Amino acid sequence: MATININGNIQEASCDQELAAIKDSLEILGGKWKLRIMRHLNNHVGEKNTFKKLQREIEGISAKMLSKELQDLEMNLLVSRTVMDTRPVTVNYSITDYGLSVFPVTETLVQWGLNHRQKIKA
Amino acid sequence: MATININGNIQEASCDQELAAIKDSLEILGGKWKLRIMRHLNNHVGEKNTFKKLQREIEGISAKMLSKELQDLEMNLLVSRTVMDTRPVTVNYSITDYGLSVFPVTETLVQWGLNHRQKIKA
DNA sequence: CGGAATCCGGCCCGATACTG
DNA sequence: CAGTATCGGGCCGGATTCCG
Repeated sequence: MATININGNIQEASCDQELAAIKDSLEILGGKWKLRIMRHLNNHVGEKNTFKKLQREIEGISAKMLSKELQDLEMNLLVSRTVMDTRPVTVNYSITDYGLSVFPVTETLVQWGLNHRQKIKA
Repeated sequence: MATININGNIQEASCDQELAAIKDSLEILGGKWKLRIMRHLNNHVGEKNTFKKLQREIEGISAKMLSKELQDLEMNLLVSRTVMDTRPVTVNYSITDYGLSVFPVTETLVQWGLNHRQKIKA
């Protein structure tokens, strides 16, 4: 099916798959808060990152957004959620090993973004 | 100014710059059409990529969005615009050398996205 | 042909109030 | 403490129409 090469049809076909993959990536990297949360968790690994602590330390985030974004990240296996049986209950969030895999990707975004800012202002 | 290291303040400070750089990158990679346009232009380099040809070949895009996105890309030096003095006038778009620099970045997004899809469905 | 102008719906996100 | 419910604004993007 991918053998017809007459007019560059192969590139167009694979292009769709690649665009879908990019979309998947951007859905996680693209929001306003997901990367902030991931980076914060990574900078505070080893601490008890409770919901309230995160809300205090991640400047400007509302409880609603923090809750929603943490659920998204957990569904994507990037963040783990642990209910501690304290009184009253606290919940501890931490980045997963798999979650660390986003940082090489974000690093390329950082480098390109920095370079682009130079390019544009020149 | 970045020497105060008591509570991890350095990471937080540089974090802001990096998040700004990421935001810059995502503003270009993030929209619905910019990457499709860039990739299409790259797959059809050497052809006369007129506005109408792009609108025909980039499936689903409206004139309004194509116009707007091309302007954005041109302002960011990623795409060049050439008015041909035909009658009636046609305009030719092509990707710039600098524009090619986005593809290494998108490639990391493709790889992570493909891997993530595997990870999630497992 | 290559746009610009306008209207409009959906969704992301913030503010506020409430629950177990 | 750890969320959920509700309301609403803003912006992205689609459909349509008009201009040089």
